[in-house]
Amino acid sequence: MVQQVAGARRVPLNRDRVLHAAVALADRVGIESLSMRTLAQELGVVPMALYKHVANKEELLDGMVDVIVGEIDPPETGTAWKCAIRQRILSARRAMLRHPWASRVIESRPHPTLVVFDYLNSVVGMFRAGGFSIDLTHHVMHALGSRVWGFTQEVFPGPPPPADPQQQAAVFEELARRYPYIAEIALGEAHDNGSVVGQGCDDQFEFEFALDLLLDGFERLHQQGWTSAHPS
Amino acid sequence: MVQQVAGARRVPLNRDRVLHAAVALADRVGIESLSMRTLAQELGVVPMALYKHVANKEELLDGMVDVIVGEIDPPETGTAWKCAIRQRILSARRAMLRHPWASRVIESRPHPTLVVFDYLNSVVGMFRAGGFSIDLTHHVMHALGSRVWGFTQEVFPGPPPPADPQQQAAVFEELARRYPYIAEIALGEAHDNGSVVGQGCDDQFEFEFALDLLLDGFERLHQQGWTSAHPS
DNA sequence: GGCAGAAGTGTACGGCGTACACCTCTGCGC
DNA sequence: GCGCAGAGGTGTACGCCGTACACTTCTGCC
Repeated sequence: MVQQVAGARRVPLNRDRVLHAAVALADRVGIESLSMRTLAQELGVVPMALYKHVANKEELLDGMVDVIVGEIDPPETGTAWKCAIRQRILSARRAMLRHPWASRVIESRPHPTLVVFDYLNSVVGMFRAGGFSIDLTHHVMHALGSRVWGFTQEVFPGPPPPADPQQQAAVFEELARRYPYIAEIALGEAHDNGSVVGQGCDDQFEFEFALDLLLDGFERLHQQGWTSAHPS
Repeated sequence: MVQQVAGARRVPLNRDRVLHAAVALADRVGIESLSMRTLAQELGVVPMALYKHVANKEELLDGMVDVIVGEIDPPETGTAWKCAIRQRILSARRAMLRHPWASRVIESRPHPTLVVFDYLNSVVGMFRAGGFSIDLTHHVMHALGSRVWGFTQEVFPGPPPPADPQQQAAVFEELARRYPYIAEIALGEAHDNGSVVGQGCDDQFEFEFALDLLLDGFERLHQQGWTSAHPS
């Protein structure tokens, strides 16, 4: 598909084109269908050609993460720390929503890249600029965990909803009997959106709920002059 | 190795033995070296024999998760919700520490098993028994996220520490120059433990710090009679 | 015009999950 | 004791994967 018509010179590959093609392909067919072979085909090239631009698949994945991290807005300056960090993380979240596979890939990387370090470093810097101690900043970054990237692993990944409505009702009854507490929650949802089995939490709300809970907690500790030497 | 001496009848495989052998093998050689082939070899059996007991590798992984979830202590009764949940989650954490691969496998499962549902249901029940509204319980479970399982994804997975101390110093200088804020934190650590590059956060402390921050936040919202209709 | 190095190719290997046809062993009804 | 069904275990084979290695081809420079 990249193959030029006869006579025209093919534009040569480079690392950047490989990375962006990989991101686009993952967006289109899912990360599990992204292989060196499918990516090569996408680029109109033989699989081994890719290895002239990335060392191996691991490095390809690292590079894809870098592309996505590059989509996160830079920090707003002149804004209060809490708001600035909130905005930044919500920007990261938008990037993750654009590339649903990205969170899984980020989780899977054994070592951070320089670009990843840059992002983390700048988030740390935002807390420090807000007057947080080194000590508190450290623990607060850990508490944020993967939420700095704008995602949370879902605890209710949800069972596959059967298409057949009658079967769906049966599943729901089984659920209600075995898992009354989970059913309660699912029902609470249903109350709002009319669906029988929840299947529709408002992910954005959940994310912001937890994020704000954490940020509020951080603020409280900061105001109290918390240090790890004198916990709580 | 399971092969009996000649004459003695081989004890037949069953799903449970397959699952426990898989857990033990993953503990020993790491999850990335666990394949249907290596597991079969471990059991003294041909790879295809496993398929008589698990439908496929996905189901094997699900079953392994079930084994680990089975190691989590049952809820203490007659204890205040906060303490009971804290204990339960720390018990889950101990299970994860015994099987370092388990968190990655849990994250990777696309659908919860019945055993997983049982655990989640009982944790939800502990909040409800503590007087939490359905609404608040719902959001609080999301906020907990993967922490119900006793783990957090590390945000600082740490660069590969070069063995050579001189090289290590060079890496550290580079780190300090490019990532001053991260270096600060690493240095703060170093102050305590004498190592040049931190590399040693107290994971248990970080986990409990974040967990308690969340539980305290939950408690506050509960006491305030928080509902999603009237946020904050 | 010739040449070095970069870019792209072709072939091949070992590993993976697993479909499918087969054998073998075990317990049960007669 | 005999025969048979079905469960448990086997062997072969397929198509995918990442990628090593040796090669051709193309490009820009002297």
